[in-house]
Amino acid sequence: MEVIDQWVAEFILRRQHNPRVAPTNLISALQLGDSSDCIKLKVSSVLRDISNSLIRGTIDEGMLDLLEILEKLLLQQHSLLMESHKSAYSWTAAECTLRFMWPMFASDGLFTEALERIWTKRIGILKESGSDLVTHDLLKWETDFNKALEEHELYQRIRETNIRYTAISFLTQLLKEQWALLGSSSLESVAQRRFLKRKAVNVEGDVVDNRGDQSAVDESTRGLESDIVDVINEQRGGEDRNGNNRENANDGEGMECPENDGIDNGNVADEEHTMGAQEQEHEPSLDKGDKTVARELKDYLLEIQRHIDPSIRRGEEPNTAINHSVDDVTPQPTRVNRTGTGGQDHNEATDNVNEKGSDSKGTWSSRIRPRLPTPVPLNVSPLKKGGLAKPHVRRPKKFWTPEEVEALREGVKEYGKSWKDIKNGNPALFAERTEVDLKDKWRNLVGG
DNA sequence: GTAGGGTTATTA
DNA sequence: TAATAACCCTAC
Repeated sequence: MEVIDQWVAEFILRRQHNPRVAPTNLISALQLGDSSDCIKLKVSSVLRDISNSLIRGTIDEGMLDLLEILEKLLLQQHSLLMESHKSAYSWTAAECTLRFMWPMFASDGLFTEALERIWTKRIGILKESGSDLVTHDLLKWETDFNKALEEHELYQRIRETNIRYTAISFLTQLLKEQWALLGSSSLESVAQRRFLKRKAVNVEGDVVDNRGDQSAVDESTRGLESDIVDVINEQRGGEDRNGNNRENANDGEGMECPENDGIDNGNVADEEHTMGAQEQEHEPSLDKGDKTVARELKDYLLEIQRHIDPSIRRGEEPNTAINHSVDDVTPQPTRVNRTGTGGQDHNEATDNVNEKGSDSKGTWSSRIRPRLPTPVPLNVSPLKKGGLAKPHVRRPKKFWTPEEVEALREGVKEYGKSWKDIKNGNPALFAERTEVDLKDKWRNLVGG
């Protein structure tokens, strides 16, 4: 099961867009080791965290943590640090400092504290460790910030610079390059090969599908034999996937960035839709063993999702879809995740209607979009009533830490009195606070 | 989801 | 007993 662990984790990490589910939860749930594949998974996890932060628009010192962790992981892989990584770090550090330059004068104290925390301590440690993140650019920023302490004009100039935009650009570039380096996930590679294999068989058997891309079919036909060998090798031990990645990069599939997912694979999935009925009637392409593996894989995936998101109900029939046709290991968990974590109180009949969309023939067959367990509606937030369902039981009093207060101040500065956004902007720190808590604390702080 | 009034516990 | 902090309830 270890290989499947890695495949599923890798797949979820690359495809999920739901910031509610922290990739680190998934990684800790799977208890990964330090093998090459596991390090790749950890890299995926960090990239997903960075991506989620960008989606939330959060560029804070947590981002610096992630970039530092990423550097360590890449070192373990003996990979060279990319320029985009170094630049992203410099500009993110600058942006983190700029956040504390909102007062008109450097003497306010916030700026001094930020300089101490970010540049003296954090980057000081980086310098001592000989990190490649310490670049000429970074040192230039350090010099400028230190000068800005003394020179009001420079302070004002930096203060008005749009550092954030550049930081986001470099972070985005870093993500793109790193995802491309990782190539397709194992599950996607297998799904793509399986699809191309079927298509190739169709072409050879004069069941020509002119709607598809003929060159892709030719390509797949040429690479079919070696692909199958690769798949078998992967299934045996998940080793040496570099060759696959290069190959995928050549045909364009491997360059897929998860931020754009749903494009390349969406095409694959669409193509599969058009073939679905035909396959089911004339081409029972999977043997019993394949079906068992596919079913187990989906069960296991749902189990993991329950692990990281308890709102997914246990005991639903996750295999309903699979029972109709189980030859599907195409990228579906994204959809599972999006709908499965909604926490909406709706019945299954509604789910099915939605899944089929406006197409009464059900083009989005349940084979492509597995039926999802409807989350159990919570009668009470886990934060309320101290986790107890009983009424009139107060939560234990938990005093606010300085970090929480500081994050709240920052949040109000950034989002205004949008307590939900502030909470979502720092989900880890505010995990045990409700939006009302944030509002109440702010009321205390401003003396309202 | 948010605002505002109310309640409870703690401290001076 | 008043002030304060954290939490709760309810209307919008």
